[in-house]
Amino acid sequence: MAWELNSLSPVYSQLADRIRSEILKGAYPSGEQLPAVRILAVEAGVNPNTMQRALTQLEGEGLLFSKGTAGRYVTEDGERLKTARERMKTATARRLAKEAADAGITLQELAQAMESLAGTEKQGGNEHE
Amino acid sequence: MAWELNSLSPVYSQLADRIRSEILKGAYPSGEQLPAVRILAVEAGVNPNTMQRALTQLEGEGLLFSKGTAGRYVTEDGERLKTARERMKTATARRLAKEAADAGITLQELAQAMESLAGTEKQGGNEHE
Amino acid sequence: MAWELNSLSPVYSQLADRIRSEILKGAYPSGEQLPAVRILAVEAGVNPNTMQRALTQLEGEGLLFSKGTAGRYVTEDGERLKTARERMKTATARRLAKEAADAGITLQELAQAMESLAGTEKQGGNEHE
Amino acid sequence: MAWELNSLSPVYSQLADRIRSEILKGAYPSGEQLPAVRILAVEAGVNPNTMQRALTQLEGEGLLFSKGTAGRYVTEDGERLKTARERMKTATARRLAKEAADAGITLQELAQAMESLAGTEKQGGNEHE
DNA sequence: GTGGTCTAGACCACC
DNA sequence: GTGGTCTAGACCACT
Repeated sequence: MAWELNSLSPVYSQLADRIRSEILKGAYPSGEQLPAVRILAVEAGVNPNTMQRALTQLEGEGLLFSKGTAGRYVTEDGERLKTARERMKTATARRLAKEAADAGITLQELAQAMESLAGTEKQGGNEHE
Repeated sequence: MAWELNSLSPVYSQLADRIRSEILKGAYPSGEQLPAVRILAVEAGVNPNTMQRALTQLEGEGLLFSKGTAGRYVTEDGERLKTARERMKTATARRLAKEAADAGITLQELAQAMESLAGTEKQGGNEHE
Repeated sequence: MAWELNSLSPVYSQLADRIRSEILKGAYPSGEQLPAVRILAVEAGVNPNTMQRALTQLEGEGLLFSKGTAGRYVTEDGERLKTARERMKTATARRLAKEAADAGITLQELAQAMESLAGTEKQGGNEHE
Repeated sequence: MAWELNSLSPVYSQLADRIRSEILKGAYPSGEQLPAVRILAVEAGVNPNTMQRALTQLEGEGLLFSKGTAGRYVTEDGERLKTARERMKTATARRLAKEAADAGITLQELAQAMESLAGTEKQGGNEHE
């Protein structure tokens, strides 16, 4: 519920982005089996076909592989995961840099914000990695 | 077009955020009259009441004021605009810093991204306008 | 437009109260002719019959008298006006005293408020008397 | 019953005034849960949205707070209640002082009225409760 | 069943 | 035509 019409990219692509991000954050550890398509579909509130397409894309990227009827698994190819992580990181970095520039935020101000954030975080939950 | 369910905050609030941002970016210069509520509403694809609520909030923040039946105007209080701008900048900086931290992006990587962006921008288009 | 359902007393009575108050405040000086019933009725947004009843009541109180078809006039009996004014004053005083008591306002506080009000009023318009 | 068009201020504002007054009079003790919006709305004979707006305003004033879906409660901040009470008292005092001035009532006459009222009240009912 | 949000449509007062 | 208010009715999330 909330996928309809983000309007910038097709829903299946948004789903793929989201799941890719979760995989790379380690939500589904390497070698782990993913929930069934139908489960993921109802969780996301989309049509199973749409979810299927998202997963197919991630398979194409080599992040997932399918064991026939035995379910879908996260790749065990550490190298692949690593490069995917890096690619996502640089993409995110580019986006953030752009947003900062748009808002007239300098690197110094960002540095300050990250520092003060680090102070707040002290021992807060670090849910990824 | 594109408001439906970003799901994190109510629509009127998202509208307020967007318009606030536009005002602070100077899209509606100080003292300028805003389009009528209903116009803004159809542009945003929402009910006039919802847009009204967003504008009312901005009025409460002192960014807009209503000349009774003669339209709504951007405040001429330069000081107010300035502090609002600063507040928005720090809020955005905080958000970006958090996103960066979540994605495991270091300040160095951000710096790099901003630099390469600056290079690209030389004669690039300014798509927020 | 605002008479409907004040719910405590009938509309004609509210009208009479209002007009009586205006007369005693001098809005219609002694001997002056009142606007026609129909005019007053449309001004007040009520049925002419209702307005008629209100005026009849004021006639009964001796504040107005009717010159047949030649219109309605404020009484010229100064004594009558004076006593009516006094009666209204004491009634209002009673009501205010009650409101003050209900709100837990002491006489001292009222005195203070009246003083500060007097300070504000300096040379403001004194529309009655 | 009896809200329609007192004509001076919007209904939601009149509602807020009335409920604020009741809260400050102790009709809803500190920490007490208020009746549901819809209940209050039907009691007042207005649309739930209008009542909602009135309550939202009181929330903004800090007199009420909402426990999400678990109902609305009177603030437990005694200090806040106290200052709100004082503010209302002075506002009422100002209004009464103005009414008295408009009617040409002197402080002495008010004092007299309050005394005679006190005499009457000895064993009179306390109708606000 | 509660608070909150949103829509659709209406009416008013002001120029 | 503009801002402002109000109604009627719906939907959602939370519990």
